[in-house]
Amino acid sequence: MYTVKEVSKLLDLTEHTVRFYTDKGLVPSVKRDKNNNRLFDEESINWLIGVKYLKQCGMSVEDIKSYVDLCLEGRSTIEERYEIIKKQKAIALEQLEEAKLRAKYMEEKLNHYLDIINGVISDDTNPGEWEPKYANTPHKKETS
Amino acid sequence: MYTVKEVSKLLDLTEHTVRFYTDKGLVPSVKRDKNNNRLFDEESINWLIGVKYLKQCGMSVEDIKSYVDLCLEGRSTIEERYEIIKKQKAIALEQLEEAKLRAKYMEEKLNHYLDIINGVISDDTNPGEWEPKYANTPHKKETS
DNA sequence: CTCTTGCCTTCGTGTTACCCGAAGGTGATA
DNA sequence: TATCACCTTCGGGTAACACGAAGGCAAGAG
Repeated sequence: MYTVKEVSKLLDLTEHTVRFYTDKGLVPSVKRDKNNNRLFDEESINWLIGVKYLKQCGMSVEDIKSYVDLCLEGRSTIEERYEIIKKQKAIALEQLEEAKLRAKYMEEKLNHYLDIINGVISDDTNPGEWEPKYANTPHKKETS
Repeated sequence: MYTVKEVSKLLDLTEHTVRFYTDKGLVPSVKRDKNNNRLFDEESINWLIGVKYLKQCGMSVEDIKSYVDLCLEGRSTIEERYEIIKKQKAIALEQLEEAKLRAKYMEEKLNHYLDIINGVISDDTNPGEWEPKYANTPHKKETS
């Protein structure tokens, strides 16, 4: 059994956020001890991991709450849940592509700065600021 | 030369956001036409792309503004800018790893739902909700 | 036994990064 | 000339926390 603090370290969320999520009903299995402290078991942690990922996909707390409620209703809502996860999976894949571009951009920019520092190139390609060329690549929204 | 609307489509930002960024001084090269409309050239778009990526790395608008100001000061601030981008690159790489885990999670969850729908497995592994096991993998903050 | 430490609680306001809609100007087209 | 379609500024609203205050409970120190 884990406390708020332990869980927050485990999942790299702030304690505020963990309390916020539990208060909003996103972690239905969370219990309280005799002093009213939140207590997380493995199941609660699994819920929280799911919540964290759904949130990173850009779902609002409200929508995640609806999804959690669907889960609690059991088997009869499976198709609906399937559609939700299908959509979030598509978003996750878009985010993955965007993350690759972002990492590549930062790397190229860093190399450019290195070249300037090492005097490999002069700075006069810079009317304002040089940028790697990504205008033609897709720029999908990071719905976070 | 592009209008706010065109730029917003090109970079997949809302028009509100594009105006917000320009008003905050994050796109120093943006001009106005005789009717006071914002006008973006290639340089402005490059700035905006950079701003977008830095923001996705979790930088605040305020910090991005500071960085832009450093850029405008020219060569003398190159080491400082180097350190900033180095840090953001590290963050971008963490985000990339996290994005992979997230996509994998969604895929496994979707497959699990498919198994239930197809009757391959019964739903009774589900006291609350089944989750793929990721508790032991690192859970870094998505500073977005 | 009391005191301090440290964790937890609730509550309520503050902050960031927008979102949204109102009110209005401009300029090309019908 | 009227209607679009676009732009502008402005001001208030919102989501998801962040933060701090005020206080409860328990365990160890002296």
